[in-house]
Amino acid sequence: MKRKITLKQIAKELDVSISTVSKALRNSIEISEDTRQKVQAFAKLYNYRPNNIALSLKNRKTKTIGIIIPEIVHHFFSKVITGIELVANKRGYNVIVGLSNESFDKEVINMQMLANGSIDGFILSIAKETLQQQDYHHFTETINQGMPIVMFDRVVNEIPCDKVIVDDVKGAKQAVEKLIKNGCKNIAIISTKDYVSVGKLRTQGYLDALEDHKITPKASLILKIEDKLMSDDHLDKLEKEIEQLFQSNKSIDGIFAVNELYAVTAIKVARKLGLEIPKSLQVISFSDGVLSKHSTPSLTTVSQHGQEIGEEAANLLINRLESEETDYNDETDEVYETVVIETNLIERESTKN
Amino acid sequence: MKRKITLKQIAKELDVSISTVSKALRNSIEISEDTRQKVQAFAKLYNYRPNNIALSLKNRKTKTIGIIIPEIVHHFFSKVITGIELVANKRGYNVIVGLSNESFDKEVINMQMLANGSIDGFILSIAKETLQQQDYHHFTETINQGMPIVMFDRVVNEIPCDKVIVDDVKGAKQAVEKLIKNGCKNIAIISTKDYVSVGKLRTQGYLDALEDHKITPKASLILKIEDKLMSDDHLDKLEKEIEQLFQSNKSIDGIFAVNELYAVTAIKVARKLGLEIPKSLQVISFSDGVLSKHSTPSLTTVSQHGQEIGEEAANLLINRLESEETDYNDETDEVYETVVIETNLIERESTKN
DNA sequence: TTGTACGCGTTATCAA
DNA sequence: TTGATAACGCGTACAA
Repeated sequence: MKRKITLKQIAKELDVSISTVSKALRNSIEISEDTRQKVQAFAKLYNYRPNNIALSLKNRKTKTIGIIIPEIVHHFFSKVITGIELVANKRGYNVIVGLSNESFDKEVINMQMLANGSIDGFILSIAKETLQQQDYHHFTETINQGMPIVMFDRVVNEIPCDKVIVDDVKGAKQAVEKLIKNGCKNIAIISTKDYVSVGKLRTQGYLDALEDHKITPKASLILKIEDKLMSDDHLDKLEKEIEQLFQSNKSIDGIFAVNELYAVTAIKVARKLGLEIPKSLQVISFSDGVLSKHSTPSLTTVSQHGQEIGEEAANLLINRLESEETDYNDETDEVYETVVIETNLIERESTKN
Repeated sequence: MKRKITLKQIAKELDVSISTVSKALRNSIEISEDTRQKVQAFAKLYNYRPNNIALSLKNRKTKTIGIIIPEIVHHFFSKVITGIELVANKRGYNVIVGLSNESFDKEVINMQMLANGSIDGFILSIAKETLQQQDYHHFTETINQGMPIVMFDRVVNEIPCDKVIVDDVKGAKQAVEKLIKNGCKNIAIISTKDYVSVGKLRTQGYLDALEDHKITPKASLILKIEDKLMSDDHLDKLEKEIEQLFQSNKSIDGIFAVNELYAVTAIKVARKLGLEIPKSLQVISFSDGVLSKHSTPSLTTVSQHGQEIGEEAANLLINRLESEETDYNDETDEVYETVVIETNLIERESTKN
């Protein structure tokens, strides 16, 4: 078991200086053709590769992006990671992942671990608990230390950083309009509590659509779920709440759900109650996942384009990292971008065509 | 925008030496109470944190684990990551993720990038293309360089490393036995081509179960899918192949699928053909995903325990990393472990109780 | 054409 | 009690 070989060892072996080896390997014209060949052959033989850590220390950059997300077992987030990884690798960066598990503390700890030199910048989506507590000091701190952040999906406006979001309001509005156009008269929304920014925005879109069509929203048609991490217990509760919604609003003929799980659960409950889909109940959900596509009936969805979001976020971050290199003017008011990814409606079986 | 503060800067500011600062911060008794306090106060004020990269360089270990998986948009793999991350963090490690996208080249490149000092060891599941080509030199090379690997799920025996697998043969056998016990007379299997190790093993389990019950396997009941990455095209093809299976074997009353997608697709096709589930067709699938749980009917599955696999893999790797520290006896024949995670059958609606 | 010296941020050892 | 120095691995400006 031989350890990885270093410049020093090559130098010793070939009885030249370290810098000669270094230069030879980088094809410097300072070095004679002869020694260059000798060194390169030897290096190839021993499969020499420069040590990343040493380079990071020297260059004061790691070429690594830190990702902090609430959970990874979630199609949206894993698609985002796919997107990030794709452009990161293409542009010579690695990706290191931390999971907050929706917890404020874990988010803070994870960020601290990574911020101490392990990475050049963050791409993150905020934990629910953090959104609830509205304590964002860890974001401002890392930004103040010169480490850029790009937020996606769950963002807060007061933090000065680049952001990538989908137009939740618009996407929701379009979905609800589709339901209205399809003849739904009593459209319910299954959303999350308002502290989850996307839940709030999608609810807003729902209300906007109703208003545009002169439909008075009814409080009883608006269900806001306390969206903890999904346990089986919680799932039971979800079903009960949805059943309650149907029971007390017998005339519901349209459901707009802010995520896939709510939608399939609603369909399950609706069927149990004897509703046919899409004949007597039409359903649209925000989503990017597999459930929509493969469950029966398949779900009409507002696509969130997770991978695209990831790609965009990675490009924003890397652009900023690489512009910093040349731009030493720290005192300019930095201008941050918010990129809005367009959603679009993917029609499947849960709505009438 | 202040950069992260370093020992050197603190030293200069307080007009002491770097080593004094270092010691003071680590509460060395060598340093007077007085200066210790002074230094610590200053450090806290400026939120000093030791630079990870410098520590990595010095300690010759990074306290990070490299994960290489074929894709992340896949519940099994993301559960595994969750498990790895869980114990890694608990034991003071970070996790860096590379995606092979089922490609041999990307697998090799990703491993090279990370093996150059960025990580202490790998946890990985082999890309399909690699399995097909049977070219494993990149694994042996990294192992020879003293970097331990733990493989999970898709493993190859010839590589000397720790492994975590589920007992695919046994899990499959149990599933098929359940179908037999439930009265199925004509059980088909939907599997992958044999170069995917798990596909092969699960097919073996299927055959074992039949044999144990004196049922002669029929070639026409064994469908082996060319399992490329899932595109929409591919999905169409999958449906056609499955439809073909049903058409040429009208008496099929049981399906064992090696993954969730095959199972739900089979159900979809079966329904189109007028079969009722579970009355005239019972289905069991290997899986750890959401489709099983939330589709209608929900699927009876052989649970793979992805998170547990991840936890086990992380523990194996970290144990090895930390035993290496004390154990300088490189010449002992190293003994590698293969941990088998027990599967279990989760009964849902796609089988008779 | 080659080698020396320095610095990236830390810690450990040894000297003062 | 404090400080100087070396080392981790690399690249580069400068000296030989």
